[in-house]
Order: sequence, then C-alpha cells, then structure tokens
Amino acid sequence: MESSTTPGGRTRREATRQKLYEAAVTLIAEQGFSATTVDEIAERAGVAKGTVYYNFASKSVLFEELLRHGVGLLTASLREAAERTAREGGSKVDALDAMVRAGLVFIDRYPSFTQLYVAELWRTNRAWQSTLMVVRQEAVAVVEGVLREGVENGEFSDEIDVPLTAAALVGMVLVAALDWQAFQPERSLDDVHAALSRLLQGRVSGHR
Amino acid sequence: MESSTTPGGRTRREATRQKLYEAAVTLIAEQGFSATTVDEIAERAGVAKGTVYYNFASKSVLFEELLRHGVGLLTASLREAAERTAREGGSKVDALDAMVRAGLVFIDRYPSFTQLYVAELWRTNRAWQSTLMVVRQEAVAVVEGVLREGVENGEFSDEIDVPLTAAALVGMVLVAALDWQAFQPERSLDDVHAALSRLLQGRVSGHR
DNA sequence: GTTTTTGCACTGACCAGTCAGTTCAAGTAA
DNA sequence: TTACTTGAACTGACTGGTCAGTGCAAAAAC
Repeated sequence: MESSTTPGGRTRREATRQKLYEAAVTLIAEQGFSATTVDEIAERAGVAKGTVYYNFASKSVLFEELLRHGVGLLTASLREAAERTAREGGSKVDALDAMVRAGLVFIDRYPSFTQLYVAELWRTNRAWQSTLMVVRQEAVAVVEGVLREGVENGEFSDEIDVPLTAAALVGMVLVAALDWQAFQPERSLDDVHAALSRLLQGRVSGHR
Repeated sequence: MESSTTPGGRTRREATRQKLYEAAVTLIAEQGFSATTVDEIAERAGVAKGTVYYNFASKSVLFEELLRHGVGLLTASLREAAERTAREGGSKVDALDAMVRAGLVFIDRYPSFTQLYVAELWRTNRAWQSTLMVVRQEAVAVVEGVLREGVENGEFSDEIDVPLTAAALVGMVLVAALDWQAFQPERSLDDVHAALSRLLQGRVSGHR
C-alpha cells in the first residue's frame, strides 16, 4: 500500500522520525552518544521505546541518519549563500562572507547539532567513522570550491593552500559561534558576523 | 614512612598516575569518555583496575585531572611563546604568529589530548562542566591578553572584538591542526604554519 | 485491513566501583 | 647478617545496577 500522508504532505513515519531526531540531537549534544540512552530519547520524543526500533534499526543507525540529515541542511545553506552571491555579481570574498553568515545562521538555529558535530568529528575507531568522513568532506568542499574559483580568477593569491585554508575558515566560524552560544549568548548575530568579517578580510592589524 | 623515589626522582605513585593519564587520553580521544571503560584504561596502562581507584577517586576525577594537566602544558607553552617574542622585540602580530606555531607544536606532540579537548569543550550538563570552563578560559585568556595589548599600543584596530577574535583564532588553529593530523598527516608543521600565517595576516586576498 | 504505535516484561552483556588479600621495599631490632 | 615488622601500592574476583535490544498482544490511526 502507498504510505498515507498527513495534511502537511509528510508521512506519519516521517513525522515520528523527525521528533526522534529532535529529541536525540539535544540529548546527544549535551551528554554524548554513549551516555544517552534509547529510553531517554523515546521519552523526550513522547514516543514508546518500541517505536524507536520500529523506525530505526539501532541506536547507531538513528545517529548516523541524524548526522546525514543535519549536514545536508548545512551544505544546502552554504551552497545557496555562495550561489546567491555569484548571481548578484559579488566577488569571491563576498561569497566567503556570505557563507560565514550562513554558517552563523545555521549554528544559531541548530546549536545542538553543531555541538554534536564538532564533538564527534575527529573521533577515530567508531562505528560511524566513514559516515563522518563523507559528511565532513561534503561541508568543507563547498568552501574549497569558492576558494579554488577565487584562485583561478586571480582574486586570491595562488599561494594559498586551499584545503587547509578551508578547514581553518570552517574552524574559525565553528569555534567562534560555539563560544558565542555558550559564553555570550546575548550578542546579536550581526555583531558576531562583523567581528569575523573583520578577521577574514585582514582588517585586524589595520589602524584606527 | 617517606614515599620512596625511583631513580628518576619521581615517586612510584606519580609514575603510575602518568601511565594512567597516557592510557586514558588516547582511549578517550578515540572513543569518548562514556564509551571508554576503566578496565580498558587499566589494561592499556598495564595496571590492575584497583590501582586506578587507588590513585583516583573515580573515573570522572581521573578525567578532570587529566584535563587540568594537559591544559596546563598548553597555556605554559602559549605564554612562553608570547613572552619570548616580546623579549626579542617582536610586534604583537609576531606574538600571535609565535603562538600559532606553539599551538601547532603542542597539537603535533599531543594530538589525542587536543582531540579530546575539542570534543568535550562545548558539552553541557556534565559533571566536569566547571572544570572545562576554567580550563577553556585559561587557554583563551593568553590570546586575549596579546590582542588587548595590541589594541592598546595601536597595532590592532580598536574596533576588534577581543574575546570573539581570540576564540576565532583558537578555533582556526585547532580545527586546521586536527584536520592536518587526520587528513593530511604527511605535511610538515612549517607548511601548515605558513598557511595559517597567511590567513592570519590577511594575505589571502592579496595578489600573486 | 493495513500500517504504525503502544506498553511492558524480559534477557544478556557490560561496567563502575568495592574490598579482602598480596607484594615488596624500607625500617627496626638482635 | 638475619629475622621480623610496617605500610604504601597494587591486585582481581565480585556485586549491584544499567542499558541495548527483543517479543508480542492489543490499540490507534489512516
């Protein structure tokens, strides 16, 4: 039989899975994967434990699909920012700047996911290691693409190290944003964006 | 009775604790705190489980002391770099650059500790939350200090946001270095340092 | 009438922490 | 020198509890 759909157009299963993602992401961000129990996730999602296993083969599978889901949202948002800038005739620096902002918006909207992503990204010897590699490369590749185009059209020095610079930029935004969330949450996104723009464009050691 | 000393001058207990730190740091970096068992730590350290509890009140306490120990090494190294630059009459940009290098050297020598530090730093709701805050601030404060001095003597724009910029710089180095270790370990430290220097000094959008 | 969810009891593996007992180097005594 | 004592350091089997995952009958949703 065809899967039935709710008024919103999503299947019932999808709605349940969404609730489980949301419950799992905050719990795992706070406590880590191993310290989070399936019972907790089910309870927070307002669902029976059996439902978790009806929808996901195991706890790890739930987590892996959660990762893929979240990174999909992030890369889509980064790509959109880069393309919009290009469409509007902006330079590559403008594109990077727009991506920094898109990153901040994403982190602002999904702080737990970001936390969890950073915490698991450099782990080795874990079941979902391969998923993580794929998922990392997906996000960094978008930044690398813009850098590479900038080198080709002469806007960036051809001496820059594209993969390393991309990683450094991602790290800059990630860590600055997590610090913002954790230690000075009252500041506005524009404020944080301005500070990072300044750093990005080398206007730190400029003068007053 | 006086505690006996080995030929190296350290007490036997200290030597055991050191072995436990070393075993714990790699295991926790790979698997995370909760997924690492005390039995594993004891086995890797070549010691009985009881010895762990003879030396540390609990698994969490072992971890907290490990954190403090490692961050102590890092901040000492950062401070030393800043002071050496000052002594040699370097500018504040030189000091930042020296600190970037010191950070890279540290991460190169203690990659597991760095991994673990990043993974646990933004967790909330954990027993050692307060330890983490202290330990984070300790490291970031060194960078903030140099930035603040630079603003005071006019070398940096007084529009920069000191805490946020410090966090962003730390993040840049941390993430770039972890990526270096994980994905392109064949590259030399000088290479990585050069790429980050370029970014730090805004020589990215300069021309060929 | 089919799919999805519920509720709940159950199992087996795993694991933090405990504790009674062992080891051994340094100290004391004769 | 030799015999005995002391106490810090260490050992590893054991316990009590936790948790991922199962099984299933009945209910609800569609």
